[in-house]
Amino acid sequence: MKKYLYKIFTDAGQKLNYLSEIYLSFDVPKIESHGDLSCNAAMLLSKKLKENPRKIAQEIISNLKLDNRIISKTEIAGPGFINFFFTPEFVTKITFDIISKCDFFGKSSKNKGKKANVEFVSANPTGPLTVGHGRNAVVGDTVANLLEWIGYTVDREYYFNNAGRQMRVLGDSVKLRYLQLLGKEILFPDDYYQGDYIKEIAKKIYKKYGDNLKDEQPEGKFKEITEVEIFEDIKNSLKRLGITHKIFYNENSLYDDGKINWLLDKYESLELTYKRDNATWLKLSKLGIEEDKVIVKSSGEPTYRLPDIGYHVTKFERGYDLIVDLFGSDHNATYPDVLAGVKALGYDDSKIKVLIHQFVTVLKKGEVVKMSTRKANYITLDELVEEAGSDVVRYFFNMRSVSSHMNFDLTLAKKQSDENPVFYLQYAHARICSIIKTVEEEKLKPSKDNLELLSSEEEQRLLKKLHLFEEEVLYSAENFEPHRICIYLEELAAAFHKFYHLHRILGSEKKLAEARLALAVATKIVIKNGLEILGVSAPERM
RNA sequence: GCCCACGUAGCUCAGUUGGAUAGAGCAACGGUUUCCUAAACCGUAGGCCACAGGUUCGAAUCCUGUCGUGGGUACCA
Repeated sequence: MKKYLYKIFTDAGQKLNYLSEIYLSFDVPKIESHGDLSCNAAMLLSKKLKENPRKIAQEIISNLKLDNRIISKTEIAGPGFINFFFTPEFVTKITFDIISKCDFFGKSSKNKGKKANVEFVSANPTGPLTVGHGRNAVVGDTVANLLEWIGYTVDREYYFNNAGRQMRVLGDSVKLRYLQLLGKEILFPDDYYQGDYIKEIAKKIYKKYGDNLKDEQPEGKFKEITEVEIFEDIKNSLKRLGITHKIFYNENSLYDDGKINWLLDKYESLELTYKRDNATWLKLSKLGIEEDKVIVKSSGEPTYRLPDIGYHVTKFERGYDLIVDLFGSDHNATYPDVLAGVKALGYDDSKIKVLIHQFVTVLKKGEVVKMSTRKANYITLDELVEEAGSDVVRYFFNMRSVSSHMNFDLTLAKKQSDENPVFYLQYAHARICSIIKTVEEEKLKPSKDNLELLSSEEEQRLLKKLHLFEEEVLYSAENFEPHRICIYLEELAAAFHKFYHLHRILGSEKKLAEARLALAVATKIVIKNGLEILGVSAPERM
């Protein structure tokens, strides 16, 4: 529908030059009586042309060559909106389009041939994934899905670091638990990893090695085994949500292949570094950042900034057209340094899209659960998935905009009731499947021949909603906003239920029944496709 | 102190480059089933869009300030 109007306006633009001076857009009005699509061009132009917007609107309309088989009515309304009403016959053709595209309806080849990298989760293997990681994981995977739907080839990537102090403490935590198992009286420091999983790993090691490792350094076998164990857990947790990363990128490899030294040399030759207090500083103040920052500590060890920059350089070198990073808000101070550092090397930082999601507050029985990995006072992602199910977890994390703080009410998520919107969608899908089955027993087949019979209010509304899916996917993907798909689907399901409630398929005259059946099939396709983007299942019965 | 995000119905949240009368779900109250799934549908009620200024034809949306919430502000990541 929009496409048609764009074309008509472009044609009219040959006579009305001023149309090319504004950003032409068509919106679905909030109020149905305002038409199917509305254009505010006249109001945008009134300032430039110093003319009454309603007068301009009149001039625009009289220059549009509208096909009355497609547009039934135009009007000038309010301060100068131009409203367009489409003919019911044109609207019913939507069904045909959806059924013929089927699983592909909503997909576009707009970015065909382009490569995208979506980096998400990226938690270091120091413990099980928590609820907070869950939001990151689900949103990241869904953003990747969306990009695939608009044509990108997407690599899902996980960046981690298994060196450094954090991991040493981890290895040592396991060793202490191990020594405790051997019967030694050892004080376990407060700032060590307190979680039960540490004890579990220690137990496993004890089972396998007995007391043979009592003199082993914590950085050796203990760290090694612990890392493997925890990473297996993390991968399994993600798998339960249907998430698989293609690439696991280890920070260490940046040292091994000389990237870090290369970077340092590069910055030095660009005269962007200096020494102070025995540390190496990067002149970020020359790159649009407020203060300079340390990139190599006085101990000789780089800070996280240097490998982070090096890592992003590899993403450019690996030929990605779009680079998406998804972080929790606790990282919001770090990425500007990285972007500036990358840009200084001559890379196009506009290819990098940094998404910051806000924190998740977990409520249990109405009370806030405070979280700390170190203290092991947290709810794991596994617990969440186990209690609520993968579909609910994915839907909950997807249904809020990334920038909003969200409450995850565990007590509510566990309730498999109508307080859970995901069931509303799944129910609509199951209902349609059931209808199709029942109706087919009556020897009715969905037919595209008499679609013009779908002329009732509810049918027309449903059709228009279905039509918007393609646009909605494109918009969600380009703006990295998975939650829009949830909102869309809920509205679609509501439109379907209303249709279902008032109009029968079985018992209607054959031609009408077959047209309605086609409409139901089209709805089923769109719900299924939408849920697929979200990574939520579309059950055939409930 | 400074930086980032947020503040919309009782609760959880939408609100598309600034658009017409601010929306949904849940909770509350009332109604609908001899009929393809009632996990549904219909109706009622619920608002100073945190507050105060500014920008303009027009602001929940943009700018400034105040208050509140979360996060950050290391030679931790």
